Order: sequence, then C-alpha cells, then structure tokens
Amino acid sequence: MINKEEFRKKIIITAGQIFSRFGFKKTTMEEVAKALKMGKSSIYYYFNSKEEIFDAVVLYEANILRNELTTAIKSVESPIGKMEKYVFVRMKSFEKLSNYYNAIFDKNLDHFEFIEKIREKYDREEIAILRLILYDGAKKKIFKVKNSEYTALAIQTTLKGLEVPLFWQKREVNIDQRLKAILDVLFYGIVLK
Amino acid sequence: MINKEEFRKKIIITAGQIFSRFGFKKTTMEEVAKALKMGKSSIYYYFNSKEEIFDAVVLYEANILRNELTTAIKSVESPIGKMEKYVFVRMKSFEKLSNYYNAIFDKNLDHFEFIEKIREKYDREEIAILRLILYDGAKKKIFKVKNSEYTALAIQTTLKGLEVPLFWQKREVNIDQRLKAILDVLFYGIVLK
DNA sequence: CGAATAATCGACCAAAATATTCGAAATATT
DNA sequence: AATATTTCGAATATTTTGGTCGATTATTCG
Repeated sequence: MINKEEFRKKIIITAGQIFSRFGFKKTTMEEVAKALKMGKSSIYYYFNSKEEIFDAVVLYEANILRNELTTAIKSVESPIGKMEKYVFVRMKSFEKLSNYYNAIFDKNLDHFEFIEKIREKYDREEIAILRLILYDGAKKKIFKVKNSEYTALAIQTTLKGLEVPLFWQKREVNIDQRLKAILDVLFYGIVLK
Repeated sequence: MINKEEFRKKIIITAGQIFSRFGFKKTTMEEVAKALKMGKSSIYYYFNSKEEIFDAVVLYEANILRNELTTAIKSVESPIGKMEKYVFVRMKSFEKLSNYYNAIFDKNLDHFEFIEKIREKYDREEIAILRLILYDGAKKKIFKVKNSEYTALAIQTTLKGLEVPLFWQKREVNIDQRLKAILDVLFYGIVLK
C-alpha cells in the first residue's frame, strides 16, 4: 500500500460495506479484518477502536451524501423538481445510512444518538440548501414562501420526523410511493396558485 | 394461540425472516423472542435449541422451494421454457437460502455442512424433476438426450457447482444475466438442430 | 550492509454477549 | 380448586469479541 492515509480509507470503505449490511453491533472486527485480508490486530495500527472506524465511516458516507445531494439538485431546473430530487435522494441515502445502525429490532435506545452523530455536522448545510431551493422557487413565482429561513426549517423538521416512521417501522412498504404522497401534500400547500 | 404446533410454525416463520437477513450466527434468540413479543426463555418451551429452530426453518423453506419449483415448471409448456424456469427459480431460491448462513465472509468451513443439510433430502427429487423435463423435451424432439438419467445428473452437478461461484463470490454482479448466459450455453449444446 | 522504522501478526485476556436452564408465577383447562 | 400448560425473569455456563502486547517480518535510509 502507498501510505497510511490511503490504507485508512480502504479500511473505511470495506468496513462501511459490512456495517451497512449488518449494522454496528453485528459487525465484528474479525470480519472486517478478513475482508481486508489482514490480521485483526493490524487494524488497530490504523484505528484505535471499532467505534473510531464507525465514526470515520459515517463521516465518509455523509460526505458522499452531501455530494449526491448537490449534484442531484443541479440536475434539474424547476424548483419543484429540485425539491423532489432533494427529498428523494436525502431519504434514500438516509435509508442506507440508517442501516449502519442495527437498531431495527432493538427499538429501545441509541437511534437518536446515532442520528445526531451524522446530523450535527450537516444540519446547517441542509437548511442552507433547502433555503436556496425555496428562495429560488419563490423568486420564480412557483413557491409561496414568506420566510425561506423558517420554511426551510419547517421542512427540515418534517423530514427529520419522517425518518423514524419511514425507516424504523414497516420496512416492506414502498418508500418511494409514500414519499411521493408526502411530497404531493407539501407542494399542494406550497405551490403558487 | 391455538395449539403448540401452530405456535411452533409461527416461531419458524419469524425466526426464518431474521435468519435470512442476518444468518445463523448473527441472529440472537433475544431478537427472535422480541420479534415474537415473548420472553427469550419461552421459546425453549417449543424448541430445544437455536440450532433446532434453524433446522426447522431450513426444512420449512426447502418445502416452499419444492412447491415453487413444481408450480414454476407447470406454468410453461415448452421444455426449454420449463428448464429455464426451473434453473432460475432454483437459483433464485438458493440465493435466499444461502443467506441463512452468514458464511459470506467466513469462507473457511461449514458452508457445505449447511448446504448438505438441505440437499440430502432433495437431491433425488431434483434429479427426478430434471429427468422429467429432459425426457419430455426429448420426446418432443426439442432436446437431444441419450440418457435422461445421466444428463439430469450432469445438469444437477453443474447447478451445484454454480452455486459457489454464483453466490459466495462477487455479489454485485447481475446473477440473472450470468444465469441466462449459462443457460444459453446449455441449450446450445442440448437443443436439437 | 545494518540499524532504525513501519507494518503485520498470533496468542492472549477481560469483558461483554449469548444460549440455555430452572423454578416459580401466571394462565388455561379440567 | 386441582391440574396441566405456558410464560417469564433471574441465574448460569459458554462463546464471542474488542482490544493489548511482544515478537516478527518488511521497509526505509544512512
């Protein structure tokens, strides 16, 4: 391998794949090591603990999500399209992210600790993006928004609230469809005329 | 609940869902119990061990597979169609079955012990079905088969051999496509004219 | 070369997780 | 109300697993 930092990244990616499949608790260092074709103890040369790897993975994935989001909203022109894309990509990615924590059956605690971990860093960013979409939409007379800041915050709160019932409840239900329905409601209340 | 046997079935189904997601080792009795909304120790009133549940699940799923297979080949007329359907359904189901064992990263042992467990019971049956398809195809002058018994055995051996590279290796590759390709080769060598 | 440095590893351990047992408490059945 | 069935929490026995450590092997560099 080239250098230490490069190899850390490799660990992050490999561990990320396993985390996303089995969650934090069910993923063992042994597995990660085997997937990397190296001894378990060698990993500790790059990271101090399992949790440290997990944190790095979350950070890494969150950055990817950020990119996906920004390119997603650039890919469409209309404010409605932008908002739709944004919500979809966000929710889809969050679904994946949420998998990292195997709280699916363990409906007691921790969920929020985990969510907050990702969120802390990106809450402000998310509001900024939403605000931009809203502001742009209002300027183009497509949205009716009095105060883009507050509306952005409101939408973000809604999206946050949606995460729990959307991913931590019945997983069989078609999420796409449900999101679409929710978006319809949102627009019906937001779109001009 | 109605009776003991009924409840055993409920346990089998619920446990099966969790096994299929996380494999034998990663599935805990605690999880199964929680999913059943009952105390962990209560499960031992119905089954003597985790492994006993697993065995029951495998048996149960194998029976479902058997049904799927027989109805699948009934749903088409042509021998080629039958054979195609059969191979697809078989491989698809096996993919699911294979998930029960989380040997995906643990590439050392046990795989075959597990596979054999299902197989023992259904090897003969599989050959019988394949033989019927082949025999019928030969009679209709679609297949060229000298000895349906041996050809059936050969195909079965091939399918067995396929399982390992198909599911225990790169999981990203499109299995449908690969199967299709393999079937093409099979037919090209088997179909008359 | 050879010594310093970086990286890997297997054996080991303590702590945590987990399967299983057991007796007692509920609950249903007679 | 006596008996049989079912559930459960706490306790136990066993396994798993995150993490450590010293030794060993590769790599760098003078």
